[in-house]
Amino acid sequence: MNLLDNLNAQQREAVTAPAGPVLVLAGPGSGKTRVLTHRIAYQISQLGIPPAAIMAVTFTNKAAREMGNRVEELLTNSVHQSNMGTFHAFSAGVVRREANLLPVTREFVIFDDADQLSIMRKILKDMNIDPKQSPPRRIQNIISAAKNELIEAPDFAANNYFNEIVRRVYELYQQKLLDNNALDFDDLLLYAVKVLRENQSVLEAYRRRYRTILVDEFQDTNTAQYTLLRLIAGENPDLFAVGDPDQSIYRWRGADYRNVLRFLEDFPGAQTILLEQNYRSTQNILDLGMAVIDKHPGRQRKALFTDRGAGELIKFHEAYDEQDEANFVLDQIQSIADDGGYDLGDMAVMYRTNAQSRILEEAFLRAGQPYRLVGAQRFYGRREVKDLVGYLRLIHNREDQVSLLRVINTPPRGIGGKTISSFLQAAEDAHVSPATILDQLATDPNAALFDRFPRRGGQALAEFGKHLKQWRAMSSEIELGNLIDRILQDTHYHAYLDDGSEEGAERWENLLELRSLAQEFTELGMSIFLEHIALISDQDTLTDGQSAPTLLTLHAAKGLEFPIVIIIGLDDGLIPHQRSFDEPEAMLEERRLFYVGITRAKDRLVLVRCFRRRFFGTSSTAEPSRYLNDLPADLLEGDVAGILTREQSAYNRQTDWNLQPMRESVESKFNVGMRVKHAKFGEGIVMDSRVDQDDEEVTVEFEEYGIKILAASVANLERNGD
DNA sequence: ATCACAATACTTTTT
DNA sequence: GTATTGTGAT
Repeated sequence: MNLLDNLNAQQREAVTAPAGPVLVLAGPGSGKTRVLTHRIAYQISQLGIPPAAIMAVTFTNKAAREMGNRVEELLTNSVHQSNMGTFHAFSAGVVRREANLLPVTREFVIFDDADQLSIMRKILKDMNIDPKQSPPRRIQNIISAAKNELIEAPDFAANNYFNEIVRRVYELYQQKLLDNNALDFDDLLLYAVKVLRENQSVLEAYRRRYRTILVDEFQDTNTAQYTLLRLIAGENPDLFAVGDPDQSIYRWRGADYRNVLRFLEDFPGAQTILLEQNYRSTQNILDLGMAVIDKHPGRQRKALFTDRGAGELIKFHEAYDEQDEANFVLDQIQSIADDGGYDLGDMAVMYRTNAQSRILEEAFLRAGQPYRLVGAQRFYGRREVKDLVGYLRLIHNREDQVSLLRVINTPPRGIGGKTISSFLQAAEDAHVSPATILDQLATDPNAALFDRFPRRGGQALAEFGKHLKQWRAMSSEIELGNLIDRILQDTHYHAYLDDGSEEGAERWENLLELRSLAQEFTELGMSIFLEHIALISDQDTLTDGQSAPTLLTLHAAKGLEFPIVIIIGLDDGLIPHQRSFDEPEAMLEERRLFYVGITRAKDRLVLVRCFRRRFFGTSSTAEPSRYLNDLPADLLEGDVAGILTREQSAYNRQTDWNLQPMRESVESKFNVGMRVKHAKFGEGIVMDSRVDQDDEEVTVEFEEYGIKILAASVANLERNGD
């Protein structure tokens, strides 16, 4: 069988295009990834290029794996997947191989979001910067953006007071990372570029090695990634990039769809191939998508077409609130499965923010409906998992202070705040790293150092240091899984978790799962294992198996397709998100994001919004998404009349309160004037009380503490009988 | 030093 | 609703 058989003429042209830069611009569902994987397979089989000569990079681990799998399917002989990966994974490899040219050792660890934030907070504290005025998150984002533009601390333009602060924090932050022998995500790219730029011989080695380069999701590359490509590609590259500017949704991460234009400028001889035929969606879905994206100014209009026929109308539904929304989703899933003959695994529910998944999950759980959840700290963000990974990281890289502080007293071993601060002070005074102090305490029971600590604290530190030493010695001798067993045993971690609750048992299960994952890395070693954990996105924690609907964010949906797609939360403030309101470029991205969501659907699309929505903890009426106004009415069915403004909502037009779904409402327990008693605030008088959804909010004037607003479910408030 | 409870502060999207 | 911090009791 010819591997080009299932491509059309246009796609075939792209795949067999002669060596030289090629840019494939294609609409959704035009088989971009398919073209890309065929191109890889074609290069390998027809041109006799060894897999190692191909560098194929994309955005997510999942896409990378899929790319590898598909190529493997196409070719009978299996392909080394080491050549397929994400930019970050590729860069991590470069940094590790060339560590001797960089200010880290090969044992460096990758700091995740939480790690970064924790050192950022510490720096702000040390510098006496008010975290209220300069939020650590915001500074971190600015530094991240700078790194993605390849701007290092000394070159950071301090053009105003705030940026001057950022510049100083940036410097310290970078120093701190290196002190920890650590890099953040952005550093992986930055340092890979640095080492290639500054070392001609290294660069040439990579250029010789990777003669063919392929990029997926090209519209989402940032400056660092594009620079990396250009460096390795050289002057006259066999470079093949695939992308769609309409689907650029990572601008906030430094991605710049203008790299598409830069590509054409940098490589004037490049061929551009446009793919407009869509093989995924029905014409109705495509038309709806185009109605949304055509309102996007300054883009090249694409006339997407399909020969799949019009298909079903797009269903729109207005739910009362998010509970009702979740129930509607369940309903739809059930009825489409029953009537439409679809498999539950064919369906996806998409939303703008991860927080929206919770309500869905609860509803699914209640209904006994299994689901697959993509994204959001599902596994690796768990406390117990982070603890164990912290131990491993610390064993692997003794300078990792973030991990050290995380595990030094977890489980509690008598090393409290006081002991820790004198411990860190001791390290600072002696101008050595905390790891060295710990070593000294562990080795020499009579060290003068002990005088600096409370007796018990010093002993506990020494104990901990001894364990660490042992584990380190073992780590090169025994298998990763056994090392984990040993750590868990020595720390009595099971006992620490086991509080008899279901949650404790669940946490222990998670650790066992991590252990079995570690087992798979026995051959590859701890270094690769830790890198894998850092770079993996939770996309990969998606537990396959039985067919169940998938829940995921619109961002996570990129590159995927499902026969049935339900997009929820079509309210202003969510889609588009409130945080984008005052930034025109960000608003455009929201529109593209909605477009991406729409075009994931093959057969049927359902759009849902809520009349009421709980935004922080309080519920209020929501305005329908402004994008709903762009949808042609003749493509829609359902509660179409309610989509214009909140005044037109069915829940408003009818003053029939029975429309509100039945719910368990709490009885008001407190009345105005009632005397009450609070555990802390003492006695007081109820000034006001109102029942909001499932809780009662009581305003009390206390005799000594003044007026407080309390939630009856949380506060320990009692009626004072007399 | 540790725990339990309660008040507070914070929520976009991800490698 | 959830994560983090703060406080008082043991």
